[in-house]
Amino acid sequence: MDNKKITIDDVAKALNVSKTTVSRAISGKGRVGATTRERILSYIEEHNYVPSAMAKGLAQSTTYNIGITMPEDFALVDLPFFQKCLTGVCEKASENDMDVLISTVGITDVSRLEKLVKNRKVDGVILTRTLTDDPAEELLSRSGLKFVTIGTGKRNGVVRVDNDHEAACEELTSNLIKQGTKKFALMCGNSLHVVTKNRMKGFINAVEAAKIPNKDAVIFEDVLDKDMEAIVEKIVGSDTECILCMDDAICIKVIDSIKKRGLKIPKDIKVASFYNSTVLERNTPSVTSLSFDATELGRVACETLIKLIKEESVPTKTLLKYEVLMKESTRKTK
Amino acid sequence: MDNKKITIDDVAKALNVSKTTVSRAISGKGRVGATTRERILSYIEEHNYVPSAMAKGLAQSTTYNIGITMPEDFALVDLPFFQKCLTGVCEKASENDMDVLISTVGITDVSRLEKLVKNRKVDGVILTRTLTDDPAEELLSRSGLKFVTIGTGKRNGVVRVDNDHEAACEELTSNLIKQGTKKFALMCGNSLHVVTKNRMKGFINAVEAAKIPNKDAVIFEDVLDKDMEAIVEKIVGSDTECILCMDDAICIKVIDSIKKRGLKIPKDIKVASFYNSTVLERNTPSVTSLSFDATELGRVACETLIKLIKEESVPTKTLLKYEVLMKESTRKTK
DNA sequence: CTGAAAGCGCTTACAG
DNA sequence: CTGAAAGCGCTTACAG
Repeated sequence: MDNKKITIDDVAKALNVSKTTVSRAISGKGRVGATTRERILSYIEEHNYVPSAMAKGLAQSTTYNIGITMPEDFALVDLPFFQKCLTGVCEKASENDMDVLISTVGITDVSRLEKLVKNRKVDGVILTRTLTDDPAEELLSRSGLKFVTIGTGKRNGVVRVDNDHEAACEELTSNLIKQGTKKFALMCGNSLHVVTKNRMKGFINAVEAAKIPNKDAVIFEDVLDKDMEAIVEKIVGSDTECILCMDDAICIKVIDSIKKRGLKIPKDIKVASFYNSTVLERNTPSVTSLSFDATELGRVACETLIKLIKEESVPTKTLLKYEVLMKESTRKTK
Repeated sequence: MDNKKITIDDVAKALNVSKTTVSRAISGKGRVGATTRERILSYIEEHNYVPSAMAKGLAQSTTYNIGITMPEDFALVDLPFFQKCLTGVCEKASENDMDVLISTVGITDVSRLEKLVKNRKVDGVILTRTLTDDPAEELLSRSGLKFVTIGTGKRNGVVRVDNDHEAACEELTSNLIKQGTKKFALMCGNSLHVVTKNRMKGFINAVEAAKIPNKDAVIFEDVLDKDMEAIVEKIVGSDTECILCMDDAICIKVIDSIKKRGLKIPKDIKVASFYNSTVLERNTPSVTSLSFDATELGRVACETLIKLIKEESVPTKTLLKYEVLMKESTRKTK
């Protein structure tokens, strides 16, 4: 079937034309006689010729590859976030005849990514997670390579695509306030992640807009698994009406801890999450949360990167839609 | 920092040697005077020269890339299986100075993979899922490209790496039998997946070894979500002592369904899963299951592929270890 | 130990 | 509309 690899030279000779002409017929650049083109195209079709991506790349100094980083520590939760992103990215890449190449990055170790960049194996990269001071972002900025970041960071001049966490958190919180809830406890995630700050901001916006006294909200930063029990203990002993969890991983633990105490949600205390997941979906009671589309995030990031590579203009920041899902876990109980 | 790209020619000229010598100093192939080598290496270090992967690839007709397929339908469950595999693969690839390139594949649509192969963008590929009649496997076999398959299939001459599902299922089932359980209901997954057959085989081995009458085991094939309730209804109405679920997705639904009926696990009925997951881990009661290491699977698959690429000999089939985790959900109740 | 030269498989001014 | 030739940045016989 795939006997030997056939090259542009083979088809040129077989057809008694020059490689130049073959190349032009394929790429569509430059004029080629209609009949000549036909002959070439059909020969190619028939003999199943596909140009070598490497040779083409070398000649054009392009790789037709984009890189995507995979955080080494992703597995903190089974958030299928990265995988969905990846799916979206692959989809768009493939539509544009590009391939996607994975590079792992640690919190501080970006050596693999660095090599990829210097290797010139990619035309651009997508960063799937942003830290407050992100070494990967720093590396890419310096390198001059095109890149887009998923998530929000503080570095200037970086093209970003993100869920609108801030607006989403604000809306969810406002909904709860309108419903009569006033005393919140906010369980925050890793403060190294920029998203944590955005969520916090959204929450604070809502609280301030509603003129809720400061002392009514209690905020726990960098909540760790090992402190979970103590924190929940403290909360349920106070007059807190609703626990807001920054993500599904935290939320699951909070729920477990509450159940363990024999308390009922939402009767004894309400719970909501600033991030959705299937684990949350199958919980009883169903839990109020924010829902984002990670696949779409991947798609948009990839589209943006490709435009960037083609030197087309792109918005510096693209914020995506979200949904607020009000469920059982925050139902009014009286 | 990264001003302009420097090439092998630049360093050759700067050092007044030939490109040949530079190339040899870098690759270590061919003799080079010790002092010359030193000069070259230190110049390179200092000027931060990294050879172009494409040019190198073209010259050697190698890509230093391996491809890995990502099933488009992975999201059936949030099994982090693929992601863990990917992590293992990236780890080993990186140790060998190779990069990994993703290609999505559908159940029947392998056009993307096909393009990758004909493009010559990869030196080999890892298939992360095998169907009974796998078009991807078929495509790769024909292409002559090196590849290794994760999972078990029926096609001959394919190099495979897999969890030892059969042995694992047999051991788990035997354990339960020894414990006195005799009447099982087996909830099977998609019969297009080869793993389903292997699990079935393991189960049957155990049952036959124990000489349990055939009629004592009831097997439900291709269990679908929509039939779940009816099936569980039927089972709990019978004298079944234990429900064996082929994977965690099925198991979760079975557990939900049992709970919904107000029945207690393991008092009223026992439950076990032939596949582990974090979702199962956080269940109360803890559930008996098989535990496999997907990251290791990725690592071994990648190592095997790289050996294959280097024309080293590899075993046709590598089976990995597993653990049987006996938990609450199958505890003897009397 | 070291180099000149051809080659990997394409693209793209330049010329006609 | 079409070609000869140089070039992309490496490697590798071949010769010395």
